[in-house]
Amino acid sequence: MQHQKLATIEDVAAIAGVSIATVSRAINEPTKVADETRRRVSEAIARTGYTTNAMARSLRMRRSKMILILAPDVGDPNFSNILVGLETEASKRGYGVLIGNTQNDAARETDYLRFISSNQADGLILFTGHLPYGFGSDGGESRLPPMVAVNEPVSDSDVPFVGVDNFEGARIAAEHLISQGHRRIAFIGHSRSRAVNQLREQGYRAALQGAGIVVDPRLILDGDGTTESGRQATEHMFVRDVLPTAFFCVNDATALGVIISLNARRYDLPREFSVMGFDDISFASFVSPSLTTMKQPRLKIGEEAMDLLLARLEGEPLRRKEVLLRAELIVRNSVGRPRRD
Amino acid sequence: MQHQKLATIEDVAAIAGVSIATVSRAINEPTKVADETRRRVSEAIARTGYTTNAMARSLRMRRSKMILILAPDVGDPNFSNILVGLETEASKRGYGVLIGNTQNDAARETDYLRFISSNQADGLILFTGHLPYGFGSDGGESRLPPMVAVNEPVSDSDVPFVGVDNFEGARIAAEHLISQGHRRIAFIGHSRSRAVNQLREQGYRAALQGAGIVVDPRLILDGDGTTESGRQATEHMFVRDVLPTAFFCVNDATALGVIISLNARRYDLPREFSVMGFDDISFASFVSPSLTTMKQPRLKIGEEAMDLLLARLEGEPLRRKEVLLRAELIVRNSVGRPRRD
DNA sequence: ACGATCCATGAAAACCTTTACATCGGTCGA
DNA sequence: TCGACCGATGTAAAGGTTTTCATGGATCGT
Repeated sequence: MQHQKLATIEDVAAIAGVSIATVSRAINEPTKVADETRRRVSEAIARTGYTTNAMARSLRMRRSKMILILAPDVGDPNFSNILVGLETEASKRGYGVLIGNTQNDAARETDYLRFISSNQADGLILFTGHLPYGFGSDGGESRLPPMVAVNEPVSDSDVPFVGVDNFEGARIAAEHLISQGHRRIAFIGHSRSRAVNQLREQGYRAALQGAGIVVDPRLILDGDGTTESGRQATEHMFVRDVLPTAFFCVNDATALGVIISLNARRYDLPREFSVMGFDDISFASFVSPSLTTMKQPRLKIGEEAMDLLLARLEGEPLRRKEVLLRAELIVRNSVGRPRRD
Repeated sequence: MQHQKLATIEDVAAIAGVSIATVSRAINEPTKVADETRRRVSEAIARTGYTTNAMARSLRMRRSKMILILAPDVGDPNFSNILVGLETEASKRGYGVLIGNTQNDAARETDYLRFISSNQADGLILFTGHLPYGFGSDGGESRLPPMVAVNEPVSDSDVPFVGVDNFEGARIAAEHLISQGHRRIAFIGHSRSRAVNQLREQGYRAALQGAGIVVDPRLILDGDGTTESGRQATEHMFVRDVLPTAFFCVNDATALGVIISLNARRYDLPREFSVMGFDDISFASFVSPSLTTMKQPRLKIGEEAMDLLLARLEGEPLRRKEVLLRAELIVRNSVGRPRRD
């Protein structure tokens, strides 16, 4: 009962009174077939409800028109919005999108490559920040398909990356704080290892320097980008009693930690302290006070990444190795003018 | 340069010194081939790095081992968590997962069916709440593949549904409020058309009835489940000056509206009013006060739905037409004991 | 010792396209 | 008028599997 046998190209050919080759051409290269013939074929297709069998086509053409998306956590809120962009662009160009949730598990990552090596996918979008395990190193033979990284660049490789311009975004954010009158601005989220954190810190420094403010190293605090790290950094600050008027956080999760900490200490935000985030994740508008932050153009990132990948797949030479999109300042209620003291 | 020609089953056969039929059997039905032969084949496979070409296999087998997921909005936070479950279970059973973002656009929906009619997907998961446009009604011939609905049942159809037990969950939620001492409990989100709202309202009514509380119709307010509707209902309540001690909201989005409205009126929550949500969407823990709510077992819903679908695909008769999973009470800070007045 | 049975394997068909090459009638140019 | 070319179409191969059916040798029971 599964499928009542579907119409094939032969059925269409028989009805239209032509050969299967002509049917194929009528579909794929309409100019190469006479008007009258094309008409008859169209009619036959309509009558049979024919759809070309994608498997047969892929087998013959050696391309599946499918893109595999490898992500460590599909549940990540950051993921879904980029996914919409990826999917939209792919669909627009006749490609399908396959999801691979790796959970940072090497075995699962390797497993997903079966889609590549079995010709089920033509290209790869990487959210993982590294080349898939089990390729290159492992088999050795199986070559990697065209790839584009998103969310996190792939270190030590020439995989093109599409993402937000962290340096510029951070600079804009910090400039916004400065424009509100802040001069003692903390940076929460210093990191030796995370490239994203470093870029954002550089943007912060550039903004301060541009305004003639000298950076106070006691206002630069470590953080790994988690909510907990934001909380800890804030507590640390109060213990040392070197206080800023504004907190520039490496991301929204960190900012949340800062806000929680400040709220717990019964400070009135943003009157007593300003907090600025980065990312504009979904809860940013729900915290109290709602978070002023830099919005990542996630939809656009997805579209751009897919566009880049498909262009490569269709033979265009690689345009750019890195596409950086501008983050947008979203003004909400967590930033105000510093009070005079 | 695309793919340096991959090893085929023939290459393996040649190296192992057997026919391709034997190689195929060695892979798919190992018991049917002699130990020694199997060993030789395995070795040849290892040496060539052979992977079976999924396209050829699908073509021959007439099944792709792919599941298409049709969702109106892939960016919806509700979506991604269910997706993880779907994906996990599918992957465990050797299936792949294809994403179709329809944006409630009939044309896109129809478009995605090409994956079905071209044999690129064997089954369908529906987030949309209705049968895909352009099938059944339209072509007439093309039959629908096995399907399972999730998130929203498909009305007027026999598509099996996997979801949360709304009635039972709402009853538990309302009972929690009652156990805290509330007796004047409002229900925000009455709806003539939405099945989910109705079930939750019934659960609410059942709990009140069970506790011998008579439902005050003035405390039942309309709402379509949006944040704005929650805000409006609350304002409406204050205008009419018939006040509850607790608000039971049809979902978290509505609860957020209620909280915003109460916060704006400078009430101290949960001392003066309690608010209960339903769903446990991601921001629920970030609002202030953090929201006490019923958690949908989203991961489990995804797994269960995929399991049901794959079972059908593999020929098992349909087990159940509806699978309802229990929601879990998550106690946070938006519910307290009513103050005495 | 011989027919029946069984097990391991091989040959070939089928799955449905796309496309290189061949064919055929007609048109154009000289 | 004839050869060259052209445009429309058909023939057949190729793409890589799975699976039915056939084959041949070994084993078993009597």
